[in-house]
Amino acid sequence: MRLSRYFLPTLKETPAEAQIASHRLMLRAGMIRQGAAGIYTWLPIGHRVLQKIENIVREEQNKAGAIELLMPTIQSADLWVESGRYDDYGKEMLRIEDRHERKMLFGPTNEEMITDIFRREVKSYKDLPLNLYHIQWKFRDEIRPRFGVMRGREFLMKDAYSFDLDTESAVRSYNAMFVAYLRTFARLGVRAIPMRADTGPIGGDLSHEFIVLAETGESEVFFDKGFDAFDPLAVQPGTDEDLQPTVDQWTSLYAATDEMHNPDTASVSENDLVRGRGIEVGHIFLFGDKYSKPMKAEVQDANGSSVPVQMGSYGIGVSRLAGAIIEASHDEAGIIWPESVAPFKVGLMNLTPKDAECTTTCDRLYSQMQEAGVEVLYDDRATGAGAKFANMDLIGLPWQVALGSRGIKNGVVELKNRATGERQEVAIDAIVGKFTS
RNA sequence: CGGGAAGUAGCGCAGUCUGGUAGCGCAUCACACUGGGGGUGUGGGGGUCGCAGGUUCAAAUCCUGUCUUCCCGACCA
Repeated sequence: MRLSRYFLPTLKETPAEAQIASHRLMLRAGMIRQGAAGIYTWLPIGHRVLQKIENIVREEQNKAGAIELLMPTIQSADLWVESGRYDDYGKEMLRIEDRHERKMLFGPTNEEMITDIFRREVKSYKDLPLNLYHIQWKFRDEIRPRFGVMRGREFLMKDAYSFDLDTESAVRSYNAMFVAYLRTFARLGVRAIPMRADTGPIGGDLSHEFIVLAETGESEVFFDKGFDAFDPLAVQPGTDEDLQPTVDQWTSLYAATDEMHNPDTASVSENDLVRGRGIEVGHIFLFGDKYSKPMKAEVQDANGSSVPVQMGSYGIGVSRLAGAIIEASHDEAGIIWPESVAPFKVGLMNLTPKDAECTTTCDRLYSQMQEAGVEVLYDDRATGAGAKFANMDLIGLPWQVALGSRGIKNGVVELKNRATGERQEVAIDAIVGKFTS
């Protein structure tokens, strides 16, 4: 993409409403603009990041055996009356009426709707286990939206729902998601620790929050430093194999959020206890028949008798992750994107656009990168070099390639790693190969 | 929902106390210079001061109401 033809409105100064790093940087880097409190437009570069996160989430869900569908944002109130949550949910639910004065709502979550879909179509235990998910916008009318996309009212969420015949099978479904989450967050370039969580209004027995560690996190967390030795990328996905040992390993060490932490009963020595701050980016629940029973989501078992299915739900805050990743990875100059979610892999800068040879060479490198399938943002604007460097640091692409008259003379470009700040000179003819091998 | 702060040009702000023709920086436009870390100069454009009432000869400024946004707390798959 040529920057001169792109839509990347960056800001030198921080808008007054933004207080925390990720919010400031997302506004300054031209990723988002606010529509109303907690409601945002995703500008092109932000949208690219969102899609990258979404795709990684999707790949790992698919690998874990979950099946994607897409439910609507607007739901009828009827199902919620049936589950009893229409009254329970309170003002956080955005309630609306259609032209026939039918009660509708903008979905804050989808347990009711997925349960309804399930009960209509699935009648036999032979169709289980089943895990259905979608990635869809939610709306929760938070009392106090804040921190940009980290606590928005409208937000993008992946929510999966598992259906099993019995508890034993449901635990396997839970474990598959547990492992998928470990892998997902690792691939997104963040460190997430599963912590036993309060099941809250969802109810049920088993629940874990996945917390990304970041100094600016919303909640205080406590965990065993033994987690340092764990490698989530070594965890293999799968639905058939027994994932219990992996889950056991990851749940064997102490980890708790503020509200669950009790220093007196914590199963960790003071020496091994790490205190930090974190951002909740995922939450998984096993809640049994909480919805299937009142909503009569039943299947016939091998004996021919109807039993309510055992359910679980599994959420990942996709849009929140965009903010969480920045909180965990930035410096004074701007964002530092992990390569897996960066809007572009390479930022190519023509430092001396008036120099015909330099411009010809930059154009050629740009074409070559495009042909090689390298995602490149080419700063071909007629601005000064300083502005280009500052802008590139701000938007945080993993690799910067700078070429000016000086480089032309010596036959080299400057390659900079945004994360480490490390710079090296690379022969002009060799630079494209650096990104394709 | 309790407490606090703020709405003046796209962004950051001054002006409000003490009423009298709406300002600065950045951005933007034109031209020239410059070209390896947000460069320099000259000249432009852009605001019914959140909105609605009121007081006054006169309101960004004083009064009343209202909307919006942000912060702290409570809340929070």
